[in-house]
Order: sequence, then C-alpha cells, then structure tokens
Amino acid sequence: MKKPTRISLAKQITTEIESQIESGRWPVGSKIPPESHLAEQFGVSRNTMREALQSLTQSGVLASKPGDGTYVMTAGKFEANMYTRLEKAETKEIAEARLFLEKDLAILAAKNRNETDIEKIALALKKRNEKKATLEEEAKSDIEFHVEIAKAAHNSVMYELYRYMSNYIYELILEKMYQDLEKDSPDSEKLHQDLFLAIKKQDPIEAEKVASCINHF
Amino acid sequence: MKKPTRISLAKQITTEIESQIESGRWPVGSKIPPESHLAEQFGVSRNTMREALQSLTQSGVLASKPGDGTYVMTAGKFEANMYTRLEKAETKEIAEARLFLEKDLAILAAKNRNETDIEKIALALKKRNEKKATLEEEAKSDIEFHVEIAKAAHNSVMYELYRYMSNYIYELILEKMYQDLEKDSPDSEKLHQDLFLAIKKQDPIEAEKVASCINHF
DNA sequence: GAGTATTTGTACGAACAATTT
DNA sequence: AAAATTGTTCGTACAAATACT
Repeated sequence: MKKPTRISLAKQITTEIESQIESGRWPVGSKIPPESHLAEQFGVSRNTMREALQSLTQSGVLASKPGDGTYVMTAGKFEANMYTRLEKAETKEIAEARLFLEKDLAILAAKNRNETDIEKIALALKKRNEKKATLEEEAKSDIEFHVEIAKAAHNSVMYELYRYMSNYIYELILEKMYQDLEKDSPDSEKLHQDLFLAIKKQDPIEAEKVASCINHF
Repeated sequence: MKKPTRISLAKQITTEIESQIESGRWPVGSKIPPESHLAEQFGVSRNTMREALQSLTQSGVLASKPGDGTYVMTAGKFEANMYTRLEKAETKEIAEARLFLEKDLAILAAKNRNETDIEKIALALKKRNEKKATLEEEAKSDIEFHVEIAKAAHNSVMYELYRYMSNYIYELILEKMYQDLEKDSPDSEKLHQDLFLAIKKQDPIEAEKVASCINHF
C-alpha cells in the first residue's frame, strides 16, 4: 500500500532470514546462530539484528529462550509476519476476509448486544448517512459503524482481529473510492440500516444474511 | 499465560499512556507531546519511549507522521495491543473466535482447495488419528490439521489471522486437556474425517455444517 | 518559494540483568 | 561456578519528512 522510500535494514534482514528458513538452510526445530554472530554476519549491530528477528518471533516463525537460543518453529513463506502479509495481500483477499469477519461479528452482535451497544451503533449509522465533505471522512464513518458492531459482539478476540484488519481496510477503501466515484451504491444505505435492525431485533440469522450482502468492493 | 518476573519499562509506560488516553487526558484526534518530551517526563531514553509508543501504534491506538507528530486515533481499553488482549482474553472468547474462523476457513477451503491441498490435509488427518505419546503431540497434530485446511482456503489474510490465534490456542488446548483427560470425544475423530471429506467433495455448505459441530473445548 | 526548526525513523555501540547450559 | 545467550536500557548520531517563519 505504502511504498517506503527506503527499506530498513531490519526488514531486509527479516526477508533474508525468511528465505534461509524456507530454503531449508535452517530446518524447523533447529537452533539458529546467536544474535551476536548473526549481527556480525549481516554486518549490522545487534540492535538491528534483534529488530529483524523480533518480527519473526512475533509472527511465530521463531521462538527464543533466554539463556538458550532462538529456534525455528515453522517454515514456508506463508508464515511471513502479519504486517508484511497484509501489505502484500491481494485486494480480493482482504475484501473476502472482511466479509467473513463482518458476517461472524454480525451474528455475535445480534446475540450479545445490549442497549448501550444499540445506541452507539445507531449513532454511528446516523453519522454514516450524513453527507461528507471528503472521501476520507466517508470511509472513516463506514468503518466506525462496523467497528461499533464489532464491539457489540462482546468477543475481544474477534474484535481485535477485525480491528487489526481495519487499519488496512481504510486505505483500501480509499483507493477503491478514488477509482469509481459512484460512492454508496443505491441500496448500500438500506443494507446498513437492515443490518442495524437485525442486530437490534437480536436476529442472528437475519443479521448474517444481510451482512453477507454488503459488498464493499 | 506467562508471568514475566519483571515488567519492562516500555510496557509500564504503554499501560500508563493507555490510561492517559482512556481518561480523556489526550482526546481522540489530538497530538501527543513529541517523543523527546515524553521520554524526559517519564525519565527514560527516547529509545524506550519509542518502544512503548510503537506497541500502541501497531495496534492502531496511535498513528505517527514523520516530521509532524503522533496522534490519538481511538480510545478505550478495547484497543490494547493484540498480544496483550489475547493473553487476557477469556478461554470462552478464544474458543468462540476459533470456531468462527474454522467455519469460515472450512467454507473457503471447500471452494478453493486443489489436489495438493487435499493430499496435505489427508496426511495431517492421518497423523492426527495416530496414537500419541504425549498430550503436547496430540494438541500439535490437531492444530496442524486445521492449519492445513487454513492453507487450503487460499486466503492469506484469513490464514494469517488464524495462524496468529493458533499460538495461543495451543496453550489453551493443553490446559484443557490436562483438566479432563478424556482426550478425543468418541465422535471427534469422525467429525474431523467428515470435515476432510466435505472439503474434498468441494461442498462448502456441508463443510460449514461439520466445522460448526467440532467443539474443541 | 526558501530556509530553518521540529519531529519521527533508523542505526550503532555499549553496558548490565536474567536465564539456561 | 562460569560461560554463553537473550532481554532491557541508555546515549548518540544522522536521515527523512513535515511545519513554520
């Protein structure tokens, strides 16, 4: 999405390490060389080396034990860290994932929502329907609405997964909006209204059905 | 899950900043003081301060613009970073999220799987059904099976979301297994077999139905 | 429009703590 | 007890982007 003018050393090394693992040079289960050695090999400081390794640790490719070493947990390019993956991901895949998550969240929200949730969703819906000056505002209010539903689902894990994706969705929506400026399709406003009503009625089946119809792209 | 002997300064400050935002001290949309000032206020180096801010940036609570400053994007404890959230999350919530994701992935896998995927899933299923010496191995082979299905879905975003959760699921499964040692319920093996067959038949509806029945906890 | 100051981003080097072998 | 390895923190320097005069 964004094209950094310069790729940091840490990211370059992360990519390099990934290929090493993919190529089988460091098999799953094996211990990789200590940070100090790697830093020397790559000609960087240990700080930079650590940063490179940490992104792989966080995504579960590597696991480190203090006083022992760092081990390879999984292999394959599929295991790139989340940030990188989402950046590289196809628009189609992000849209698909969004649809699934929003469907799930709609079901949960219909089951678990309380009165406060309903008020907040209603408010977000109202804001969404107002005319906006810029496309940025429009995209933002759309996401806000869905985020409120995500909160109403009362499942912090699902919420966090959705929230994490939203950062990327935002830019995607903008890109798309700039392409075809037809804005909201005629029934988009009605669909969002219906989704709200289904959740208010506590009707998970209806909520799922409507959520499936909201095609964002 | 784990209890660090000592909490790093960065994490302490992250928590502190979160409360500042929650309390409304720094409203959404406002620009927070520059890193250098904050570092001085908290009595730490800018390095440490940056680390604290970065975890909030990554989770979308803050957003930084080079040459400008750092802005508050969202408020509320819901926005804690993913790592923290998943660690604190209730077992019930993780199980629920897992069920939803596995259902979604089953549908996608049934639609998108190719022959290679089928072979890999079959292999993973075979391994899953073998008798295991330890509970760890058993839990691992169960997750492996589902991860193969996730790969067969051919959606890197959904895959990554699932993969991210798996790290935590693993420990949870173990915990649960140690509690009630009844291992696989009688029909669990059959359900997994059915899920495999549904994906092989490319029957998304059947796959969804079966996946919904697999209750891991 | 140009130049300067401010602010975030990247990278290095060093030291010590904590943990495992 | 000692050595090796990861974890944390500091201080510093410069690059890159933005804001301001």
